[in-house]
Amino acid sequence: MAYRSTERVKARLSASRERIIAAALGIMAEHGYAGCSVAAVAERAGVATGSFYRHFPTKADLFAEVFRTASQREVDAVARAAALETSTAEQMAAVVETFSGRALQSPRLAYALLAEPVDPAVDAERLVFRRAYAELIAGYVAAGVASGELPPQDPELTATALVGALAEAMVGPLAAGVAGPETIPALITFIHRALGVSP
Amino acid sequence: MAYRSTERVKARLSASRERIIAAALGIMAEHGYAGCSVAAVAERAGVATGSFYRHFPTKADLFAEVFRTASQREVDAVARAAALETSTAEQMAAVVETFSGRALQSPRLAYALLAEPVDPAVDAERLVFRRAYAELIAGYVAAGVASGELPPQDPELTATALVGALAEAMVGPLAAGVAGPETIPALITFIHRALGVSP
DNA sequence: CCAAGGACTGAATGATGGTTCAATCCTTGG
DNA sequence: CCAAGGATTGAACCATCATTCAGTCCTTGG
Repeated sequence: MAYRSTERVKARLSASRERIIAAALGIMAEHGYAGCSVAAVAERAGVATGSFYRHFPTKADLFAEVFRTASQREVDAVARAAALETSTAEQMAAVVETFSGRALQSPRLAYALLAEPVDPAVDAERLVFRRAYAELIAGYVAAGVASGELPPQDPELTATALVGALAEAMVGPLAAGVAGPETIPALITFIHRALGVSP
Repeated sequence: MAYRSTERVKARLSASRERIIAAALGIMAEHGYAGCSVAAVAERAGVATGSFYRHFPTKADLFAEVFRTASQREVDAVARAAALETSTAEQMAAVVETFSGRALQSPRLAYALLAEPVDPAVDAERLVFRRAYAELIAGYVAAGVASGELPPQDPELTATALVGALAEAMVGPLAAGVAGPETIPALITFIHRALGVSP
């Protein structure tokens, strides 16, 4: 026995893996999923295309992970912003502002995560993303109903519908590159009304 | 000059074209967009794959037309149902019931039209579909605002958000194959609240 | 320094499926 | 019935990438 991969090598492998993920995210943010060929990702990560397969069994596996990571980051940011508020109305306003603000900050990435045509296998990960948002929102809605701030309703259905509303309302502005200044306040008003927040 | 295509031939060509569109729609309804290779569509239409290209310059052109046609049929059905009602609240209830009812009747087709991964060129047609719904709804919302049945709001934004909410709320049930019996009434309640219909 | 064996390379492979085209069949006006 | 020329065929073509692999480079323990 003359060679046995050691810590140093393992660290380098792990660094390559991270670079590949970062490269995929970078290309997505610049050119969308469409620009993410394995060759392009590998080149940007500084590895040969063949080496890519030392780290991920298939391209779909990489992008499942990329979507999961990026989505989690978004959901976490939204959750963190909402957690600073106390009333359901304020929490939901924070959700909308954070979600929309971040999406408009990285429109190409947001479009890829939300709506760009992707592999069916990667698309499945998108459902997870949307469900994560829905569950976050459902928690706030349920709390609002329990406290009496909101009228009785099915928090799951409300949350799902609101996620759809948010995503749909952002697709237009994301394609255009900008949102009118009144879009986000109007969206907050809409969502408050949809929740039954008393005016 | 010895051959000049005549009415009879033109009619046959046009019939082939229609059969191709119908075949594409049929395969979409049975196996989704994923099952729609040019070869499969041509075979079902009873023409050779090569003949397909006498009728459409590319596959994307066919499906743009298929999506446009199918979408228009859906929008028309929804518009017809809503036109029978008088108040905005009833009109919107008709929209939700018709939209959801038809989607659940042909879940595979509805999924393909709404959410299945497709060519980017075909995906663009989907935006048209959603915008058509949004415009239909925006008309009703604007009328409701004008008559005072609804509080002041931007009909376009409300309509866009509602289309997103409707679509998102249907994707789960479409994947599952059925919707719980309370889903549609709950969705109507949600949408009434979102519009500001007074209870 | 050495031999073992894992890591790395990138050109070749292969699968998919849209698109083309040379050959053939039909239709038409004469 | 004929010649002209459009319609039809479906097998071949081709472009695109994801994936593989034989050869090479590096790292390791001795």
